[in-house]
Amino acid sequence: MPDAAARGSDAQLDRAFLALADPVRRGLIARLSRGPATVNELAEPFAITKQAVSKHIHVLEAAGLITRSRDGARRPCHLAPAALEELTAWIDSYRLVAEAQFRRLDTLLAAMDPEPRKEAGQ
Amino acid sequence: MPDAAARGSDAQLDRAFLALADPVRRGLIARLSRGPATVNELAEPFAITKQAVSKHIHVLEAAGLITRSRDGARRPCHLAPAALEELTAWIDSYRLVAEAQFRRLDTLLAAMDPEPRKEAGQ
DNA sequence: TCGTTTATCAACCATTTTGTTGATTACTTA
DNA sequence: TAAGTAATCAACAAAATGGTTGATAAACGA
Repeated sequence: MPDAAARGSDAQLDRAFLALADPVRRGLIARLSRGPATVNELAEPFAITKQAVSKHIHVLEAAGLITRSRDGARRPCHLAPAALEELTAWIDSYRLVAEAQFRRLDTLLAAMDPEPRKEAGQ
Repeated sequence: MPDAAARGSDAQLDRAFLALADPVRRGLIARLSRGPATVNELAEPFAITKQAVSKHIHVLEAAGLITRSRDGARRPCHLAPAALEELTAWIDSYRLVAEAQFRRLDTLLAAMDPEPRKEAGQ
């Protein structure tokens, strides 16, 4: 039997996917992909308070998607591409298996019956 | 200026990433990557009621990550690899930009100062 | 030191999410 | 038709999420 991580019971994956499930946080990711930025800089485009943005940043940091550094009174945020790569690796590990399944099924059906069967699903 | 989707304000992305931010739903995805299954089959490994699993399946379906079909009284679930591919595409679009930034910065710093600078962040 | 900038902490509220139990619908089979 | 199986609907409770306002801490600059 696969271990907990292989079955998907990883709290860090919970945090990372949850962090991406919000348009504000995805906007922060998009901005940070072009370089580091402070909370005030990140908050500027959004119609919410700086405190709310600060909370979003903590969600991203707890998920490991960003890191903070110190520059005087400023605490710039930096994207952590390695964490993003882990997410695509998780998704792709199942996507590729499923696509291989579909290819095998297509091949089998074509060999058994050249007539396309109608499936009740949409 | 990029449009709403490019900035990440896409409700479908919200649903898809939120759908993956739960260990039960990731377990369902993992199982479905090996082939279709019914609600009862999917519910068996989990210590929650069948109704709760049914709700999780609706979350995955609303996110476009799975589809349903009809087979008599059974309604099997099928993974939708194309939707998973869209998620990896979104993540990679920003990851790759950030990694290119880092490579440019590394090159610049190496050219300016061979001595590695200490950054206050972790 | 004093004022300003940067950012967080704390308390609170509305909404959403996740689970339960019990009833109901849809389909199959005897 | 009647019984059994597959799955959902409905109502409810507990917990988490996302936002606000107001107060506070930490570092800089004159």
